[in-house]
Amino acid sequence: MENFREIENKWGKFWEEHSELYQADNDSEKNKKYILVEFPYPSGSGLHVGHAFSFTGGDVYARFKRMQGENVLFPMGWDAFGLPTENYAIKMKRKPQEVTKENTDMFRKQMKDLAFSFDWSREVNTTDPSYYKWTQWIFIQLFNKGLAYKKEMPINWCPSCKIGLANEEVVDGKCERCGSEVSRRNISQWVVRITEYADKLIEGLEKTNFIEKVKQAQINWIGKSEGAKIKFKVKSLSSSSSSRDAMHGVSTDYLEVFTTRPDTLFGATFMVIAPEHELALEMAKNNEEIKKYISETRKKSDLERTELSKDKTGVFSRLYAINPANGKEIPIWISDFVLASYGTGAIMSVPAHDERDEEFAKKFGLEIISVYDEKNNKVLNSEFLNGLNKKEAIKKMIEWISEKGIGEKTSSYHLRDWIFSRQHYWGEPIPMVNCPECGWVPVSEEQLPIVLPEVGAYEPTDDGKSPLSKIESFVKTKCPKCGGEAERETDTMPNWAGSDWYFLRYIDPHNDTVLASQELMKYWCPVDVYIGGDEHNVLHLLYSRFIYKFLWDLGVVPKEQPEPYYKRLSHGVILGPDNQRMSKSKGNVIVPEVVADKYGVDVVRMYMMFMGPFDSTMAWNENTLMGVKRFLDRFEQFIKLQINQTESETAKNREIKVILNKTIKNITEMNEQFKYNTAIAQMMELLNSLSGYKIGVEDTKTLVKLIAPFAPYIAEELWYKLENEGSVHVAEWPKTDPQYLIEEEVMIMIAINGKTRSELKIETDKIDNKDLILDLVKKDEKIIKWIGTNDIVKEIYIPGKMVNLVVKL
RNA sequence: GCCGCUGUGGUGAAAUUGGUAUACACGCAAGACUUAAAAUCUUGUGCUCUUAAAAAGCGUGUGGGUUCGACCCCCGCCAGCGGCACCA
Repeated sequence: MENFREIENKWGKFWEEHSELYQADNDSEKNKKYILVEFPYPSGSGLHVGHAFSFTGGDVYARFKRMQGENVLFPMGWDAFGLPTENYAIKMKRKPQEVTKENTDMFRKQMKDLAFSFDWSREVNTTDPSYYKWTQWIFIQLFNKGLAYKKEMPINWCPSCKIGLANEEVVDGKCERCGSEVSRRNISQWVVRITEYADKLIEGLEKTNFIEKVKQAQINWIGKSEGAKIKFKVKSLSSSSSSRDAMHGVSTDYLEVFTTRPDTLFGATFMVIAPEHELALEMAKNNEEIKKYISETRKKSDLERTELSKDKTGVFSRLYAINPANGKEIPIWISDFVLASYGTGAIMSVPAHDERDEEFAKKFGLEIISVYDEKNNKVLNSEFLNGLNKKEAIKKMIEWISEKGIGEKTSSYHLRDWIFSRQHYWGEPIPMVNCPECGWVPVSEEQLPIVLPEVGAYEPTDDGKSPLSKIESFVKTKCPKCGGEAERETDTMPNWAGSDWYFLRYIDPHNDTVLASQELMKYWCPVDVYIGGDEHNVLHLLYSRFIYKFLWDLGVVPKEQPEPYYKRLSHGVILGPDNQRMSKSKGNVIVPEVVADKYGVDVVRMYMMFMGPFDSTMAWNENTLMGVKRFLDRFEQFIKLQINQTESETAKNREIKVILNKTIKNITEMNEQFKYNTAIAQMMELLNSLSGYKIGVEDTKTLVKLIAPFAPYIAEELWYKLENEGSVHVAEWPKTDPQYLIEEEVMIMIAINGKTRSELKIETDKIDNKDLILDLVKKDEKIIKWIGTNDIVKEIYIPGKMVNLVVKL
């Protein structure tokens, strides 16, 4: 009986007409619950299984919470700026605006078909000028607080296509389009000082309820390490080299390093600087070998460069530094394992106590001096540090360098400032104006939004600039400060910019005067549960927390809530039937729409929730899906048999009542913890126990309610047959009857030396009587046989659970 | 390389978080219904030994440890997966 299409059409229409069912109330006496799922990038290929899985997980929870009587905010929107749409637009010669409209329309329809109970009155779209007005406004606040600045930063550059490439477009160091070698090229970019918030972002985690692995991922990404900055004097430089170093703000007379081990300074026998370091570039001017090495480096990614297993490469810079501890002259080398983007772009090398330094020293024949007696953890060969342990030595050395004025205690972070510029069309224009008189000036807030103009061609220009730079009417403007002739910034923002704060806009999506009203944010913040993928646990989540914390410092968001998300849940990946990641090239892509057409939406939803734990990786398996279909068919048939049955065979059947009440209790707890797979297993067991009985109207309604969050169409249809009005999705969640949660008897396992050998059934009120139970155990025939003539050495009783007899054999 | 995760039957998985290992489901086998097939229903199903049953032994990637008792905690190893800043 393939009647699911009919039911889906009927109730889909009904929910559309009764949109108030799923609307969040801004003014309610109920408890609020803000449930957020990551909004999708609306790609042209439509909603994929990963979306369907994630959103179903959120939807089940939202439906469950509504039935529990909470005021649920469960919104949806579109993270619609981005490279794929831009590339598609270039290829098809179409407007990204139009493509986006088509894609979001398709996604919305697919989501409605899958019965996601989103509050569509709050839909947002990051490409909507009334939305990105506030994304631009946030940027201006960052600039005004000194947290956005211009800096030369490398991009991937294809010399043949003459355009900048995203990392994803670089495959094996080659341009994805034409196959030529990609190199690095420095261009001036907007950078946001997220490092300023590094400590706050670590500390703030304490106020959240993220799962441990997410907290750990964030802490590791920020990567705080304590140590010291030390200056080394550079010897025998030509006169021209005392120029200021633009990258590091220090004179090249000195080389500054960060080290976590200042205690090993006496063992520093050479230094290594990054090939991008100012000093390296300076020396390359008159040296072909160095020049060649630097250009080789440009072809490598950071990942390749820092790989420990690879052979170290390097070139001598022809310069020496003075080790401030002992006055020794030590050579300065250039090597790509040192990154310009981390620390100061220079390190002191202590080959005796660092693996990478040791490898490098051995390869290039550099001196190795041991400064630790490893056995006794005592310093050697280090004058005033000799005999100290590591902790004492670090402290003493920091004191010494501070006194001498050559260094200080400091922290270093793995986290780098955030490159905020993209030389692309399809993004938020950065609302800045470059004035020859005043420098960089933000657009005045009344002029926001700076609307993305429509252009003829979306390709980046061949000098690496955004296509916006070709539109004279956009570029030419007046300086907001002095009114003189000036030029607009033509770079756009990264995707993260729009997705940083979208959860705030859902709260007050149509507000024209502020990004969201304080009052409403006070009510709805923080997000109670944020569901998304593992892949966003670091970048998106960190950027978003950073922007929220920045807005908090500005007083834009409520003082009471220093963190945006209370709980973060990351769902697993769904692999193809071949256990491989789904991809078009592998031909293993499952399209939820197609499966739903075949088996019905309820089956697909329930199967996805049943296939495994919500947070683990699982492979799609259509055989197992059939099991869910069978269950739903049996469930439907069972309920239909109950309709119009006024009497109940089970009203006085305690065993059945206990099973029913335990199931309600378990499912309620499991839903709360997103353990949907076991919640569904509970439903299956319940149906197995009840089949064949007439259970009466009230218990029948309970069953329909329990299944409603998972199978909303079938549940609504059955509810209508039972009630003739209303919607099961706002019906009250079943409650348990305490008298049926008490077991009258329990089974106690009996083990000998930890191995189960027998069992004992006993009334619940006797479980605390240890003597009685041990007595009964010793009368058990199997146990008598097992013990034989051996001695019982120890008797352990875990009340209500088990007895373990330790027997000397 | 760095960081993180995972490893349980033929398969997806469960285990009240240190107390009956394999719930629920798939698959498979046998049977019922049917002219037949599909669907549906019933029964069985970790492995070894056994005609069968009973009994016993083995069993949560691997080697050790802690414990009366370990899938769970600790140490080492092996295998697989994910992220690594311009895909989002």
